[in-house]
Amino acid sequence: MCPATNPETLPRVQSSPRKGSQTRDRLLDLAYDAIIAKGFAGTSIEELVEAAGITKSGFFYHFKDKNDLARQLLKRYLHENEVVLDQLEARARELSDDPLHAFLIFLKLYSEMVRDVIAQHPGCIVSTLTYQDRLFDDSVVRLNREGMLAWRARFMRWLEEIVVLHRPRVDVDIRDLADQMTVVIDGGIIMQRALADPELLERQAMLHRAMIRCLFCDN
Amino acid sequence: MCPATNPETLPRVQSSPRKGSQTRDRLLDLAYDAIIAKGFAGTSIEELVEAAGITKSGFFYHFKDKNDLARQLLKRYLHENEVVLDQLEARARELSDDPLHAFLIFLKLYSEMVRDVIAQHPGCIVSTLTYQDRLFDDSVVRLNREGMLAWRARFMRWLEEIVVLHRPRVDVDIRDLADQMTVVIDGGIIMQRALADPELLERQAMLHRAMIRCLFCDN
DNA sequence: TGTACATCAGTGAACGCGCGTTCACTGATGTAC
DNA sequence: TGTACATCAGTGAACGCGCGTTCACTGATGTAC
Repeated sequence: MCPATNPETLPRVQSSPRKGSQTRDRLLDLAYDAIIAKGFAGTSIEELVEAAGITKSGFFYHFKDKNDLARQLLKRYLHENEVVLDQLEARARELSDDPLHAFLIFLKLYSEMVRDVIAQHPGCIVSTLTYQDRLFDDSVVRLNREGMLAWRARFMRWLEEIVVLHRPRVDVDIRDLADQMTVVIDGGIIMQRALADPELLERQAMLHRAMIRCLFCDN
Repeated sequence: MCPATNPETLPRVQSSPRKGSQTRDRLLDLAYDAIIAKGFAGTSIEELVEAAGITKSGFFYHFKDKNDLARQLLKRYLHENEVVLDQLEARARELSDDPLHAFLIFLKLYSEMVRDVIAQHPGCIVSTLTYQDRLFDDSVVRLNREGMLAWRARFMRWLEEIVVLHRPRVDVDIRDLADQMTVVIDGGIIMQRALADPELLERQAMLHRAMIRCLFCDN
């Protein structure tokens, strides 16, 4: 799970170049950072529109209500994240035909990307929203679950290719191993932030990679 | 990091048997669950005192302000958790003289306890507060960090004993390995909750244990 | 090319409610002599 | 054992502010004929 994109360095997935959708995206950007810093209930519509330079009623042109803000935020994030992961996976697969080695390359690329994104936005909306799910309606909770399941599916597919060619040193469940990727990133983000240690997350990601290698590699 | 105690099954660390401190503990219990469900800003003093059966001014007899609630909540949690971990560590050490095997026993005991506690309180205040740290003053943020560092210190000490006797199969940093424990629990809690899968966390904890065994065991 | 209409992207004022906090007070229990 | 005082664990009323939401409106841009 976690960092979608760095909006400055990665091209935004654009819906339409209308004026209004620029404002909407700006509101979502502001909401992202505020919610990660203070939680959903701790973030007011007032502060968002002030920072965006519009009035409160302008907000309600773009979002049905505050819940809709969470829904749209999550939707945009999940979509962008999928795109980014597709790109990283494609690059990794190019660099090796062996699925295990491609996966190890991917883990390295991913850990570098996560490091950069988290440096700017120290959190993950999926985690934040999960930790406040009683505030949201079903559609948000369902989106959240689907996002998590997409991660699981991606890594499970890959790991299944790997185990065909490489026997794991000990018996592990492939689904659990796939989930561990998400778990390590989400947990790493929390610990990095609590300790204010900007390197912790990348170190955890690389440790996880070392464990995967230890599990599968023959030497 | 994470689950302190199940108040029903584990003896409460009691400060004084006064009437007021019972009310205070009850408020903290209610706050714990509410904050984990809806976040700190999403939890109102009003709902807590209503559930506790006192008036709002009664709350301010026990807590200087809302920030003080977070501080006291965190303090109580960290203390209780330390006590519980001490007990589990002692039991595990009794069952084996080898620090590695004791550690593996501990991981099993811990994963069972975490499973039970999280089933009742599906979250960890340290994680929640970390994810909303802009809402709190320095004393809370510092407490949070000290809690995380206590975990790190405990597991590092133990792992250092282990590496004296058992050579790890691959090169890993002991501090990172110690942190991974916390990372897996905190991340596992999030994913378990997002997927509404009551077994995920325990499976992740046991997978982590399997990886540790794979790293150190000779066979 | 001009006109009529529709949609877009908002504005401005007002709403009522709930929030955290304060303050003067009170009745029950504990302690000193 | 009785009295005086202190502390404990609250109550009740009031406060002002900020919150999410609604509603009638408007000027700029786009589209059809």
